[in-house]
Amino acid sequence: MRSIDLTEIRELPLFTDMADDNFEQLMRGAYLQNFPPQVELISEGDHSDFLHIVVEGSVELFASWNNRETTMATVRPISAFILAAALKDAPCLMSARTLEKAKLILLPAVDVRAVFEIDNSFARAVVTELAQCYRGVIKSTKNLKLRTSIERLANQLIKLHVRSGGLLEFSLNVEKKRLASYLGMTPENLSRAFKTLQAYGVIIDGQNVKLTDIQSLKDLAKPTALIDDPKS
Amino acid sequence: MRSIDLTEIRELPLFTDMADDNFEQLMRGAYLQNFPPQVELISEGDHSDFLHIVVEGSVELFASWNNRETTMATVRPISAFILAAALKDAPCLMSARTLEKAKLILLPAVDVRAVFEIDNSFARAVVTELAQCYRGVIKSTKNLKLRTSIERLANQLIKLHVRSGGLLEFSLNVEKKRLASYLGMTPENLSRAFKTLQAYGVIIDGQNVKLTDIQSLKDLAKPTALIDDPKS
DNA sequence: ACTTTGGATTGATATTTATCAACTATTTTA
DNA sequence: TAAAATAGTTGATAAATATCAATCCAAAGT
Repeated sequence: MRSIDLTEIRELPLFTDMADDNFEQLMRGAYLQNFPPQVELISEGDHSDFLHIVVEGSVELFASWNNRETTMATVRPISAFILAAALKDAPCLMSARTLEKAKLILLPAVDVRAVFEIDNSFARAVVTELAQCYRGVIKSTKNLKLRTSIERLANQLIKLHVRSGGLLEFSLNVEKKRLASYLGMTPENLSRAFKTLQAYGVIIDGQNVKLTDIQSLKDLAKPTALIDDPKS
Repeated sequence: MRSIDLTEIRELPLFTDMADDNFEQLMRGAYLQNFPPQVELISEGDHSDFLHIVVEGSVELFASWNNRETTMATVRPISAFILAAALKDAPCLMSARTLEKAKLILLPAVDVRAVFEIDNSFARAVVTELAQCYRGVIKSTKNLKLRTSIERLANQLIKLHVRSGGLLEFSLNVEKKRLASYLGMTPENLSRAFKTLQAYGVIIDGQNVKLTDIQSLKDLAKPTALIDDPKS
């Protein structure tokens, strides 16, 4: 599907090093699609036929069991998701839904696998991407197992602060109930955790956060690169 | 280091498809080492100089933060660990210690990276391995976030039952305190969880487990391929 | 502008899980 | 083999977290 601005996609780490004609082949079968909010793009257990790339908007990855549901991640532009399942042609372990109006590129998984077989640079880029994802989930497991919910929240705020470029005021950028689920707690618990963090200089107004005493928040949160650094 | 029996290693999925001379090159720099129990092989944060392969015995991967510690996985023969860190030359996110007397092959990470660059089959095998690891951790996160500790224990017992080939009597094969930590609970809590499971036909004697009512245990555990199947 | 809907907060309570301490059983070691 | 160390269990209690219900608030739709 022509008419997509592919330059941004081309510059994704996953695709930068691959041969031009392989990139062409991959994009020939691509769909650009607009979705309204709250559309379930993938259901857990599906064999997804596409590698998904979020171009605009945001997508929630979540998982369910026994009528319980938990947010696993929020995917924002520009990044791919369900790479592992698409490559291995395995059932997706997570569901995906749009959180807001979103624009996605869908790359047929068969094409991705075909190019993966012939393009060695792409294969190596996939390793880098998967290694990053793997390490990300390991960090997240450590976060869950080693920290209380208040500590997780404190570290999440510091992470957002760093991501904002060091601003003392920034937005959560997600609904609180999703943040709660992501952090492994209930909305009620999150609400109380925010109250507890007032004593550490955290001021909440809707999704807006102000940090008035970073040092005391850090003393509580004890962030470490081995859990909280998205790179590394 | 010659004198290692390399046939088993050669048959690891990671190495089966790679060119003979590349495998040779990789093994030329390999060390075969014996370790006593309770030796810390890797400390979290280290830049490991070796890809580790467990040939005999078992190794615990664990992580620490703020004086707390949690078991992340137990590695048994024959499998590799810290592949992601070795490939990316990144700091290890987990520590590793021998649980019992163990025999390991240490492959210099520089060699692994060098062969990764030139051997395309190896690069693709690494993708398969990392995808498997990634999906494993995702399942583990779902397990942690969606289930109570009793449900996790029940599913763990069913997993061991399946792994044993369907036997109704099998061994935990780990100390209970490590199982507890792996499942994200305290030893006291595990002890009580076992007691609770008596009502579901679970009989514990030391590390020996007997299941007398699989059906009721399954009704409680509700195992699903998307969390509990090690393949898939 | 009003109503509806769903998110967020708060209080009361229940459940789950952790902690602490005492004790028992098992292993290890001298 | 005895002593010491460590693992495991049990009971009592505390802390963390979830649930339920009521209410408040804000966004979305009519």
